[in-house]
Amino acid sequence: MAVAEGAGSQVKSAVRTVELLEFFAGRPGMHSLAAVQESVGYPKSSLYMLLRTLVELGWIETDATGTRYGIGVRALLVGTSYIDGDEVVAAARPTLDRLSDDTSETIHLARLDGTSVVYLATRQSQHYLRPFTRVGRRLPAHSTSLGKALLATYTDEQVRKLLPETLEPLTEHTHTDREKLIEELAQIREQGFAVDREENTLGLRCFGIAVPYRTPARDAVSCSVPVARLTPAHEQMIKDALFDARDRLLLATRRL
Amino acid sequence: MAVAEGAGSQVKSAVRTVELLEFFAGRPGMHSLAAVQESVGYPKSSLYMLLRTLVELGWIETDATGTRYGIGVRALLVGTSYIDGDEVVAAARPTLDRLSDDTSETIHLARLDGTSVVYLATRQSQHYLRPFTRVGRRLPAHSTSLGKALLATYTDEQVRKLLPETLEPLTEHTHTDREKLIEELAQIREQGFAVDREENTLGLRCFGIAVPYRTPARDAVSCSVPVARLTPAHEQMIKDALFDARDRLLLATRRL
DNA sequence: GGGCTTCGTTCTATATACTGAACGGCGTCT
DNA sequence: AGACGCCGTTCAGTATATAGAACGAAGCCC
Repeated sequence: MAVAEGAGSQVKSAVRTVELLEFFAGRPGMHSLAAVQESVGYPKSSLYMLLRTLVELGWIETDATGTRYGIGVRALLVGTSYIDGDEVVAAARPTLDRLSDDTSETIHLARLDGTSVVYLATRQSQHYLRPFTRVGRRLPAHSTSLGKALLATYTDEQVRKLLPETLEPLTEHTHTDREKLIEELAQIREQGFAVDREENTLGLRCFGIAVPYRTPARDAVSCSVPVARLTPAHEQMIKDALFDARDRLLLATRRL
Repeated sequence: MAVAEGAGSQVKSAVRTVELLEFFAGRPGMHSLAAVQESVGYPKSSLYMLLRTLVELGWIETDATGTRYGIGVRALLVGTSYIDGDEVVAAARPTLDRLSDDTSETIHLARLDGTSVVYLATRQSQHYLRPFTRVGRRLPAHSTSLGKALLATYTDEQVRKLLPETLEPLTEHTHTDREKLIEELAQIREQGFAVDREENTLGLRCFGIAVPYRTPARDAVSCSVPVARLTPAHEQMIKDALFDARDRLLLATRRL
């Protein structure tokens, strides 16, 4: 899960601390010491001390017996603060509201982190049929319109370095070949936006556009529509609204 | 900020790691090494290694120069996973939706953590005039209806152990005397719900009720209303809806 | 019911992370 | 321009966290 960078001397306990937190985040629910040990591979005794420390600090919680561990409340505050402190998210707020009003569909603002995109802000569609989303959620870049729009601002060579040759499929429509994806990126650069045709979630088509306030781009906005509700006219309207939103966001972030 | 529990040997780097994360969470924006050092008090060189490690892992980010630090994207995922994995939050979803529909006001589900309450879920009022809220936000227990409803499920003696003698005022209406608060808690036990009369935010009155699926209670729901919109009839309707929501939540969480 | 496995916890030598001082680069003040 | 002060970075001795094994307590099988 976590990419261990091949860098020089790191503080071992710090690495383990965040790896542990990421482990618990990735597997909600309570886990025994042995189960955690199995997954992370640290010696039992070392793990034991670490867990005890984190429990005392409230970052990990135990059940009543004290032998099963899960993520703690303290972790919650830190995560959300990333959003609070981000100038781009703050500057994007009115644009996202506007985009949500214009399209009446679910809107996402996301950031590329490694090979994933992370949702930074969402505007939920008020329709009964709507995609499930949550700020902080991570999705593979190669299967989302957001990710593809962002990858298209990288050179082909950079993309080859970033992504593995074969990509993990999420639905039957996911493109799993990196070179095929790179061909698609060229097309995305031409038309200015990316489309996800049920590559990430069956029944959902997404339109994504990068916000190039820096190069390569870091953030993108998207609009997700259930295919059941999509008409050519609606699609055109969404694309227009996205281009408009992109321009507004560029303006709002030009000083960042 | 972080309450250093007086327990036995802890893993120093782990403690510092989460303390650092909490520092960055508490002060959004970028900070120089010296500024961080000033705040947390660790030796410069120790801090330097820790920061470098966390930057490599993506939990802390640097600006272009590499000398100013801020919270990183990686922290975001872990925080939100606490919500995702929580059975109470999951079970409460339909009840919160219903409460939001019934009252048309802002709804909160929160959990007591030390002397603070932490928002676990919110339903925003669709009115133009609405309180600012965010999941993960922490507020003092003594100044909120949520916190007071929860504290009322503790004994007076437990409350005395938990809270300091004088409480920090947030507005001119905040009760700052612990013994006065304890008197109010007795009244809350009688009537079954708590009220915050602009003690936390000027112009905002909140009604809170504990969900006693365990004793003492851990979670509470509240409804926040701008005083400008509050009439006796509206207030009665809100209280009824809260009692109803409490009963539903008890039912939904009886197996947890 | 006894022995066996499994799991959490404690113990102690050893590897290693921490610290305080020294270094070097940069901006600034006179 | 020169010197000072500030800040990030490196270095080496020492305090300390780590890891493997031993311990103790449940639960399980026969």
